[in-house]
Amino acid sequence: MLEAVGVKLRDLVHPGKLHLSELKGRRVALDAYNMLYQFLATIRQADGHPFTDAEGRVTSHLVGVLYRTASMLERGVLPVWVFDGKPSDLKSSTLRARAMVKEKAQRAWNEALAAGDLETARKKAAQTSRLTREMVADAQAVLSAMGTPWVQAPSEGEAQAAFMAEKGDVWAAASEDYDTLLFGAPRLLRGLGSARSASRGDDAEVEFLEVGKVTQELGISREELILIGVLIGTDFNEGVPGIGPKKAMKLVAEHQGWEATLQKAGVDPTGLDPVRDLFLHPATTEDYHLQWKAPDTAKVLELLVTGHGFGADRVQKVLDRLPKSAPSSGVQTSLEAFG
DNA sequence: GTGCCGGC
DNA sequence: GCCGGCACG
Repeated sequence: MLEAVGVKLRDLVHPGKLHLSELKGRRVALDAYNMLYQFLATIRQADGHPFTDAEGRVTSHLVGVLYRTASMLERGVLPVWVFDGKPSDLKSSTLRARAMVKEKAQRAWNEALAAGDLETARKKAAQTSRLTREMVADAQAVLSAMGTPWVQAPSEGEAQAAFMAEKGDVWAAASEDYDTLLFGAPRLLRGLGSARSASRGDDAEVEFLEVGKVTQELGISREELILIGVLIGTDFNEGVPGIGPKKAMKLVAEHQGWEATLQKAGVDPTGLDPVRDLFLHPATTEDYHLQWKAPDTAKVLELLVTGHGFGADRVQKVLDRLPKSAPSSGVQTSLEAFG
């Protein structure tokens, strides 16, 4: 995707592939903000403007939520969307940097529009995506109406998704960010979105990473994987100038431990202890109930059609595709039977 | 993101 | 049938 955020582990890991059909009957925790930002970046008009309703409120993310949730349920996959809570203080400089990138992209978007360069306009517009509280609340309301559970993470959604996967409440976490592995997710799915062929009925493939295999292949522990992340840089620390994935791996492979490795890399280790602690012991909650219910058709139509001007027959068609066997809450012959 | 239409 | 490209909100 365009916005490469999180730790850059791509050059070190060798992801496997998984057919979507292999996810059938399995619960998957979706990094909601990660998905919503992807929708906002992708679901735009030619000039870069996102979809909006008659009141000018952005709806692109709702299009994504509707179709993504429906297509997963239709395939027998049980999605649970995990939303970010309050970001860690350690993330503030990353967030500031992202805000600046957005402002710069906004200016470039305006310039490209003025110049009539639609291709650049759309590209730059994709980088300006913002999520408001109202947009998040809208997405959550649609999910609830669809009978699909969502979880409010205390802080990082990825950390919460990783926790749920570790506990076995879900089979895997889905995010484009490798940070999810540092947070201890045993299984990570990437590229859930880039499966265009999926919509043509194919059994598309997604990237599949197991933290156990990653560490085994690299011959390191999970803490050493975190150390690699810290050396390269994560959303929670800057990283060491001049050290990329290769050099970080080389340093860590000497197995000298956290302090000695960081010292050798020329940084003060003590300042980075909070980053390690964040990855090893992130804020999580057990306050969630995973239950997949039959969609409340009238509610979905009210939210999207009445509330946001979606085409009624379009939404109805999506609803018609959803598994109908899903009963109301508490009944055991539910979609629970799939998972 | 995904459906759908119309061209081959 | 398959595939590119537009439409959707």
